[in-house]
Amino acid sequence: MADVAERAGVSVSTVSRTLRGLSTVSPEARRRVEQAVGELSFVASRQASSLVTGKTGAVAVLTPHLNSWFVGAVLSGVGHVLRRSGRDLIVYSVSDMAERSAFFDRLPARRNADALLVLSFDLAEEEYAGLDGLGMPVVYVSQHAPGRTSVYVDDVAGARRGTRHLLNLGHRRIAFVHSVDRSGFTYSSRERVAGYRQALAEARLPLDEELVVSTCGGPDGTRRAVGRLLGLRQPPTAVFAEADHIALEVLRVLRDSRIRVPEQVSLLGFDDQELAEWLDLSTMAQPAVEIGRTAGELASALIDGSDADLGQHIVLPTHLIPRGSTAPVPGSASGGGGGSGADQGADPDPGADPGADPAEAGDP
Amino acid sequence: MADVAERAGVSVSTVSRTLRGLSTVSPEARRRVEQAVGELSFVASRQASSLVTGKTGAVAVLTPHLNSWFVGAVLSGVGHVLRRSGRDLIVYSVSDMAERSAFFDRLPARRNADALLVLSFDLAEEEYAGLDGLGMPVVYVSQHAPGRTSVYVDDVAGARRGTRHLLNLGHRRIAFVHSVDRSGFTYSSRERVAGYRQALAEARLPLDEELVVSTCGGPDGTRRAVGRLLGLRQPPTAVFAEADHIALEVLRVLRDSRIRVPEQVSLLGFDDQELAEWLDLSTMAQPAVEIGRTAGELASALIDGSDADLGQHIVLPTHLIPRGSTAPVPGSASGGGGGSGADQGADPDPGADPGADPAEAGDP
DNA sequence: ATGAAAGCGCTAACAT
DNA sequence: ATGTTAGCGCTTTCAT
Repeated sequence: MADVAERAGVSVSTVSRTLRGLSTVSPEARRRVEQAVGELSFVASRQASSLVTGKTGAVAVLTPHLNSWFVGAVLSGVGHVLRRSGRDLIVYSVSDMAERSAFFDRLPARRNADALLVLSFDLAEEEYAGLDGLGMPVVYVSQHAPGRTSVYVDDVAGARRGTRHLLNLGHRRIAFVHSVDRSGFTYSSRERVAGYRQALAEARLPLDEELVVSTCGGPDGTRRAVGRLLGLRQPPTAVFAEADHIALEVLRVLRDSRIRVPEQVSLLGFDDQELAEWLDLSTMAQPAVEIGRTAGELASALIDGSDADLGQHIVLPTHLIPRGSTAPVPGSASGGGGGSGADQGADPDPGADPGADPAEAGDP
Repeated sequence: MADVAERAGVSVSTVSRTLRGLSTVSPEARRRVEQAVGELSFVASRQASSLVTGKTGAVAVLTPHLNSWFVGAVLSGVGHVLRRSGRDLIVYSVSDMAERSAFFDRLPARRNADALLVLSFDLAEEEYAGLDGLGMPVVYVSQHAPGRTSVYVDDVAGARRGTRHLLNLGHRRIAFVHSVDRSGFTYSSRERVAGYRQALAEARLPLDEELVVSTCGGPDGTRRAVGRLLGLRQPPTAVFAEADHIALEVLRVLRDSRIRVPEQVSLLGFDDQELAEWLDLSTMAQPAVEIGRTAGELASALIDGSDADLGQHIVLPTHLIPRGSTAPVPGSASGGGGGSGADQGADPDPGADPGADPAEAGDP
């Protein structure tokens, strides 16, 4: 920077002011500084300015892993926002318990970022406490953090909406398959089951506990879960899976059992990852990229000390994407044994108003 | 840091030395410093030390996007390695051209990393030049960068191995479905087709150009591609897809056409993402996490100025994962019309030696 | 509007 | 083995 100053024939202060766009620089000085900067292709060192301003120009994200559709999408959103505000994205992924406690012991983000985004973490009380004392804005993403800034989707409403979609197609025996938690995603699971129950209650349908089954994830677990459903005296005509990847497993088991989807059983997922489109799976879409974007914007606002209040919760909506895996219940008025098996089950409902739900049906 | 020094009753130098693990600290002093650090939960500021050491303690990754299986897996590997060496992971994802040129314009600004990993990028000559002049080690991941440090898998060998797997199962009409590029992944595509051709040539099988089809990705594109194959006077008995997600699309089309996999047509993918296991898809596994790990280690070595030579190319192997989607050709000696349709096509070949390939067959 | 000087928190000589 | 001191490259008073 001294070089630039010398070349431009001004002081470093003036160079600094010019570079930061302060107005108190004469046009002439500014011109000369800019020229010198260009000639030397000079760029100010972030570390040096952080040292005095206390801002690092980076936002950190803490995530339990990096290789899931959801995390990737959220990071996309975050990254996009940060790039626009000129901040760097630094990622801490802690997969096992050792790495996790190492992170919370040292909280390395402390001095190296201006804000922290915590992604899908089931935190212990003391971990919350550690983050509270971090001295920088923390935004909790895809999780409810009581009294702390959070961004997440309305899982209850989403599951309710999805269940209503199936109800509107005439289904009365609707199963729900959820996964037992392994890695902190448990919260959504609970919420989604709750939404499912609410929808049934609203439809004045008795809740049959046998229709709610859990899988531990692997193909075998799901095979057992679905087996349990198919073994019921009154098996379900529709299955609502907690997540798309579980829906996929359910789909495989159904196919192996020679049960056609959606002709015999409708299948609904939750997430809308690429998978769902590839499989023509109806699903409740979760706006993962937008979650990331929102969280990133919130973090930026908090860093800039704007009026964004800490502790606010931003709840994003899900929306139904009807595809070919859901269709009217077999033997219903509208749909018989459809043609090639694809592109059935259109659902015209915009899904805005939870109360006034128009009748839904397969395409005529 | 001064606080820590005072509390421990030593000088800042001693604290600094302790924190950096230098040996010239007495056990007693070290103990007191560590206690003080713990009590104050002190973390050294990276910016301050960078300012004097010139090392930022971070590695940057440049990626075209964040939401693919492959990128997630690679980042996992990179992250894991970096964590162990105490470095931060900075992610720059540049999805569109505007962001891309912005990144390369401001390159010098990226003085806040000690090394750069470039992931799956098809770079222009001037972009290479920019990176060359960056003044920090650059590792190219999942791409061949002539004369520059690169880490990638042997796509040719992988595709050859996969094709041989199908040949060994008795298939003679083997189709290859590749995707037309949209986002820089074109290189692998070309290599994989080449491997496929080599294997056919080695088996002294004539190459039927009609068996090599391309899809632009969407379900429709794939439908057309597969339709073309099925319409041949002599349709293929096996399909090798360039990637798992394409294999999935092919699978859907085949199912829609009431063609059973693997009984009527064998299907082989490439990647081994989660999808493949879920679908019981045979595939050529690409060690994505290990690619990341290797690249991360290489970057670390380069930063530490070790003897790792710049410009070296590390080529990682792929390996065959036979699952239920590949089986002996219909009407062959060994396999008739297997049971439930799952878990067929075991392939005992370790796949080490390209020359001496033992006969392969479905399970007896 | 501009410059001089005093740090920001750390590390790297150089003492001791 | 430990303390002292002089910067690293910038921003920020405080003068002018």
